[in-house]
Amino acid sequence: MATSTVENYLKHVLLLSEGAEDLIPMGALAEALAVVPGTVTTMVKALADAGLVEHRPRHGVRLTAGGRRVALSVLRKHRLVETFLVNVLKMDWAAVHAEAEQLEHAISDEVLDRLDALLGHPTTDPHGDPIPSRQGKLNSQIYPTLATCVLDKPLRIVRVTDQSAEFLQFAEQNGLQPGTGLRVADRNLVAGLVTLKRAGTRPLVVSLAAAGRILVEPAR
Amino acid sequence: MATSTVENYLKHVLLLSEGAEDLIPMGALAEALAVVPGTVTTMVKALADAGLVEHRPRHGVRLTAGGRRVALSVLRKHRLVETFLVNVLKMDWAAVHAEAEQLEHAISDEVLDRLDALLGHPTTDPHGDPIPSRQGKLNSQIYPTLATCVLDKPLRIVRVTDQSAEFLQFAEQNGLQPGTGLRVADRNLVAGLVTLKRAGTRPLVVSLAAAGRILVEPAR
DNA sequence: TCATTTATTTTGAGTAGTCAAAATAAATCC
DNA sequence: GGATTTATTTTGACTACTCAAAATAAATGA
Repeated sequence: MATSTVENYLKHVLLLSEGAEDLIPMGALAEALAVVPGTVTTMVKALADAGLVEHRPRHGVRLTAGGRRVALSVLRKHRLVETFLVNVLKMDWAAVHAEAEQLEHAISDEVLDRLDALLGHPTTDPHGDPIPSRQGKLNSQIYPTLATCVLDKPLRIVRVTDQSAEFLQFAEQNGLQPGTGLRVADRNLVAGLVTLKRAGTRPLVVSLAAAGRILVEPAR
Repeated sequence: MATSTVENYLKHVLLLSEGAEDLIPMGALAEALAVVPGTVTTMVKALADAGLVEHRPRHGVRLTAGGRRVALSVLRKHRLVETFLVNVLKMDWAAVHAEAEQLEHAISDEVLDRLDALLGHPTTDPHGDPIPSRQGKLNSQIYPTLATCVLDKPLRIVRVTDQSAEFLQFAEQNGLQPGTGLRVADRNLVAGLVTLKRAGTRPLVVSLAAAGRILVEPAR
């Protein structure tokens, strides 16, 4: 069995390769794991020996098929646990990420399957992040964000791609959660500001950076 | 925060001091934790330095008030998790001990409180083991066992004090679970056998050792 | 192209936990 | 009361991480 350190390394390589290049720079991984770069070099060499990643020295890491299998399983646990904590235990969606970070390494496949059934086999977690299937299939559809989408068309939020409690609290307070309908009334690239309009509320101005973390699809 | 190794040491000291002497021999602790005695000596000295146990060299260990607090919290997590796994996820009571061994170290107090509420603040787990209260109170009532109780009186099983999956499976198959009504029809100390009688079933013969792990109270 | 900046790797050392096996102390047994 | 058994402790070594800081390689820039 992989230790929880190993599981974390693999999970973060997977998360970093979402959308982006498939060769992850060591520094990016070090930052994501909150360890110094030298530690990542050492660990990645060990993971490569174990056949879980491919290491291109001075360039970066990439998951092998085996490593990806492990990473997807951890991610599935993380996201199903988050869903359980919000849907069943009614916890705040801003708090569940930290909880799931621990539980994802302690939960067995048996428990996970039952949790999955209890929750009705959800396909996304409370933040809209896709839950990998039992077979390791991950829906990685590309959505526009509030920073890139069309103006003045009705939209629906599908995903909030920021795990920090502060951002999620901010989003919740302003009704910016998956399912919410809204439109982008204005976007000022120079000022770096986006103006959002939700039916029945006053316009909300957020930074371009924040808007870029909220994924949407055309409503209706 | 205590590591999960530390939590395990403290939990097992607590479990071993249930009923028995309060000074736990190092060998007994080593056996319970499945490590060699030398390891326990080393670890116990570290725990003593941290103020979690009192170490009487060449005699044994005992929990300090602080150590007992931690141990009770871990035990509460373990038993509430077991209850959740059986009552909500409908898992087999023989399988949940191993699962809870992992989860007890990963679950936060916040999640635990919500789980406790969801389960209706149970006072015992599916094996009848008492669940320590949030305040750290542990019901340690003494019950007779099927090896020591009166003969031919109606009894009710209150607790099965064996965590091994094999024993629990055996008990389940023979209806020997908390709540079951039965009586001891015969007890042969020489042969080491106890004959049990449950309404509507044929008599069941079990060893004295097995009988000693099943706690009962007078029925009605 | 040569110097500088930036990313990565190496080296040496530390922490938490473990085991095997030798040393020691305590208990038990003639 | 000395010899033996049994429990515990000590010693030295190993694994799986981790960091700080020096060394190296690659990229950038004048």
